[in-house]
Order: sequence, then structure tokens, then C-alpha cells
Amino acid sequence: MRMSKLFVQTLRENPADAEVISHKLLVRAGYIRKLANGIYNYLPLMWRVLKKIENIVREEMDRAGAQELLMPFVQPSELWKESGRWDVYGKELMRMKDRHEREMCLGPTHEEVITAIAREGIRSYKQLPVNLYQIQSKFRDEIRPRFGLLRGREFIMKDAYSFDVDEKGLDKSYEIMAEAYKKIFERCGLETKMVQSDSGAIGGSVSHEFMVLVNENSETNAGENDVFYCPKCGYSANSNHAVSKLNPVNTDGGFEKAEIKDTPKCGSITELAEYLKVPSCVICKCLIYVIDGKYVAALIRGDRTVEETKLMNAFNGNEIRIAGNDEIEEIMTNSGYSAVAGFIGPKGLKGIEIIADETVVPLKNFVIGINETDKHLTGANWGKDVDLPSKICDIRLVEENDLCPQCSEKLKVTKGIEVGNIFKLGMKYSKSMNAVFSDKDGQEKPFIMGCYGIGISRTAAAAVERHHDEHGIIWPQSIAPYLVTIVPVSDQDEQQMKIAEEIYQKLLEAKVEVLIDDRSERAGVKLKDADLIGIPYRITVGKTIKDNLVEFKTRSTGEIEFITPEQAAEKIKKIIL
RNA sequence: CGGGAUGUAGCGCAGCUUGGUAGCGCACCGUGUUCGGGUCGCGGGGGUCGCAAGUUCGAAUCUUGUCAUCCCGACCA
Repeated sequence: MRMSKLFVQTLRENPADAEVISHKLLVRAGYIRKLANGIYNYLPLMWRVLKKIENIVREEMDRAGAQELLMPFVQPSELWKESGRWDVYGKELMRMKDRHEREMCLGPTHEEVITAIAREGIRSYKQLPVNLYQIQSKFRDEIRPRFGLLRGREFIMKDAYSFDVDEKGLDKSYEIMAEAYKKIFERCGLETKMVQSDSGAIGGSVSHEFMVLVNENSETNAGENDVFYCPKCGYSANSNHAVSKLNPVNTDGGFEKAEIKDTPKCGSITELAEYLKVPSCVICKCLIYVIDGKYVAALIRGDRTVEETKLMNAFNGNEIRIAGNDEIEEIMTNSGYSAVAGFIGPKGLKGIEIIADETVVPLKNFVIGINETDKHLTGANWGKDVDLPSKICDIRLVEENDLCPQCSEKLKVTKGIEVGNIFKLGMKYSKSMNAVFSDKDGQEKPFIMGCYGIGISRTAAAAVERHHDEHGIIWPQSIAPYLVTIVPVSDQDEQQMKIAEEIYQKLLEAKVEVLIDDRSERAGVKLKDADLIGIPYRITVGKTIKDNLVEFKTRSTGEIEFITPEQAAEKIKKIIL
């Protein structure tokens, strides 16, 4: 391709609305352009990158025995009502009506449609297992789109769905996909970590995410997920799912008897601990949450934080938020108290479920709220002064240096970009949508399903996030829009232009994806653009052509060598083999 | 949805306090110059100042409303 004809516009300055590096660079280098909030045009260079990623995904999915198909982007509400998700998916599902007032939605994911396909097309166990996938634009009306392609509303995704006879089959399908994913990301030049995760709105039991780990010290944190991992045994999990063993701490408050003490203005754990001169780990914290419209009181040790996803899952909820002051007031009134947040305790709460984190169980002679403002009960003990709730779960956020649940090594934390995930769905959809097959014994059984996603556009952005320098993008070779760019330094110099053109033709013949910067620009402009756009190899034809030498530069290493035009062409040909 | 900020040419911004009919840099067009890291000069095109209403002889500027965008929190590939 000739740069003079290529549809690309590079910018000198970063776009004002870009926050993360991948967004800035992709806009500056002319790969994407915003059309609306969270909605982007993929310009020719970007489209080439996306197609590269898609093809890697296709090859590995096909190799894993999956079959590609394409489902509609617009879906009827009926299917979503069958699965029950029409009411629980929330505003993220883009709903609309057609001219006949029929309710439709834009596909955020395709479990419903694929299940409908399976129930019509698969009648016998003999047809199983089967894995179907598609690569397509998805639409999720995100609350807050941001970070360019990393969190758009419209994005390209590969979604695959497996159907099996039984759990054992699903385990196998799941394993095959996990292996395929590892290969896919490896081929895309991305190091990923497969971590345990919460299964969220899609439902199901077991789930893993593929995370591209990003540096904590990068200027912005494009990694939106905290990943906890064990350097020793390899345990790793998203913070919304991670569990840990606790470092031993003193859980005895040391108070000699149960006594109500004045604790003026001690509404926070820090203030309370300081005032009573006790460590925060002997205080029992009580937080009020609203889960699917119902109030829940959560007890947790004072030095720990509630992980809201875990708490929500403990109640099989879909939506969780912390209660507001007016809601707390309502609970207090109903229970005959009048305390404000910070002085709430489980004792005497009416019409509200109470759950305790495991961390509060061993507490002795501890401190706890008693629903009286500016007072706390000290020296409390379970059973004697306060009842221990019957519902005891792990609802805490893991912290760095907690102990690994598998091997007790200290856990570490890092930021990650989720580029793929795999779920064991089980019968969630096949049951609700009555998708069944006849098993060996002639009995009808629901399919055992799995689903597997890869964010194609997000993977591209993650690659930029991971591979760039102060000059621009450094594409991994496998997903670069072009492999090599030829830059004649001066378009005034006939010999330079002639040699550049010769190399270009030679590489074209060898089916190399090659650019030639034939624009009538100064050297600086062309070289800056080559770096910004991030082509892996650059052949610069300059003054040294008088000695029959060109400069061969590798973008990723910065390595430069002077070789003959023939050698340069041969070198590129070798690279593609 | 809550908290904060911003909307002026394709992009980045100034002008607004103190109303007088819009400007700079990049990009674009013409021309000359320069030619291995975003040359320099001359000339040029492009904007209903987000939108609407109001105040005023007169509004980018003041008032009200509205829409959009960005950042911080609750969602997820």
C-alpha cells in the first residue's frame, strides 16, 4: 500500500477526551475515530488489525473443533423473556420497539439465540458435543463507557457456546476452550493470566477470565480489574471472586466485661479504634446494603472490606448498593432505634436479613454498635451479648499479603485487562428455555452448556496498552496492520525513490504486507509517522544507498543494521516464513 | 443516577471577568524554500461560538432552560 493513498490521518496532539494510552495512540495514529460516546469507527488500519486478530481466533477455534456461524444483531424480546433475563439484565440491554410496537433488543451476548438454535437443531445425543461460535459486533449500553476501545458500548466480540450431554462433557469442552484461548492470546503477542472469576449476569457456576496484566506504575490504570495471585502455587483470581486464608491476628479485645461506652463522634472504624485505643480488628463492623430492593446487614471485622459481588452472590442477587442515610433511618425507625451510620449493630434489627463474614466468628470481648448514636458496646461476646447470625459466609475483599487459599503463601495483587472469559453455564438456559435432546436411554434432557467470549477490539487495545513507547504503538508482528514500511528519505533523490520502489515491488510479489511512504514529506514526518503507527519493521532508503546500503530497523527492539536492499528484502521474506 | 468540569474550524486551544459582530497553533489548498527525526516564508479556504429562549440598540461574552462530552463512584468482553 502506498502511504500517499492510504486513508489515514495522524495527529500531533492527543485527543482531549482520551485518558488511557491505547485510546490516545489509536486516535493519534489514525486507527479509530469516535462517532458517539463509546462508539467508534474502525478506520482502514484498525480494520486490518482486527481482521488479523479475528483470523487467529478463527484458526484456533476451528482447530478446537468449533464451527463458525452468524446470529442476528437484533433480537426479539420473547427469547429474553423465556430465559428470564428480560427483567434482570437491566439498562445495559439496549431495548427498542419496531414499527409494530414489538419489543426488540440489540444483542449484548447470544445465549438466548444460540439456545433457540440448539433446541431446534439438536435432537439427539449423537449430535453432541457441539461448539458454535461467531464474531460480531455487540452492544451493551454501559453506564459509563470510557478508555476508548477498552470499554466501548459497541465492540467486536467472539462468542462461542458449547453443548454437551453431561457435566463431564462440559468439563472437557471447557478445557479445550481454555487451551485454545491460551494459544490465541499467545499468538496475538499477549501474555495472559487465566484467573478464577465471578460469573456475573451471564450466570452459571465456574468461570475464568483471561487477563492481560498491566503495570501498576503506568500513567493511567487501564486495567480495571484487581487480580490476586500466588507467586508460589499459581492460584489467581479476580478480586470479585478471590478467597484467602487470613493472617493470624489478635481477635480478643481484652475488655474485662460487657459495657456500653460513650464513643462521641466515632462514626468511622478509624476514629473508634483510636478513641477506644484498640486495634480495628477487634471491632465488628455492621454495614447496611440494599440487594434487589431488600435490606441486608453485613457484619465484618473492622479491618476488612466487604466485597460487594460476593455479598450479592450470598443472596443470589442481581443488584447491590450500600444503603443511604435515609434508608438507614427507615430501618432504625422500624426497629425502634434512632442511630446514624457508624453506630449500627445487628441486635434488635427488625425486618432485615443479617449475614456475617467468617472474620467476625472468632471475635472475643469485642466492640460493636448497638444502634445508639455516640455509643458502642465493648467487651461483647457472641451468644452472651449479641447473637451470631446463622448465615456466615466469606464476603470479604482479599487484600495483598493475605495467605493463598491453596498453599498459604502471601498473595500479591496486580491490575488486569479482561480480554476473554469462559463460563460453565450448565443448564441455566437450556432449562429455562426448554432446550432438550434425547439421551441414550431415550429420555429428554436439557443441554449442558458453556459459553466463551473474547473481546476482539479490546484485545487490540490491550495490545497497544502493553506494547508501546513514547513514540507510538509497537504492534506484535502477528496483529500488525502491515509487516514492513519502506521509507525513502527524500523524494527528491531519484536513486532513493527507485530503490525503495524496487524493494516495494519485490515484497509485494512475495505477498508481504508492505507500506511504502511515497508522500512528498520531509524525512522527520515520515519517520515519526512510521513509529507512531507502529509497523514492526522499517526499511529506510537514505544517503547510504550510494554504498548500496539501506537501514533495517526493528521497531520493538530499536535494533538498526545497514544491509543491501537485496538482503533487506530477503530478511523480510524469511520473517514471514 | 449521584458528585465535579467542559462545549468556539477536522484536531489542540485563547477570547467570556469588563457585551461592540471571532482569533492562535496543527491539519488543509496555492506558491517558494528546505531535505535522515513533525523545515521556514508568503498567500488562501473553512466556524449559525452545542442548541433554544430571554435581557439589550447590539450576545461567543450576561440570565434561564436544554442537549452533548469528559473525570470520580455503582456495570462488564
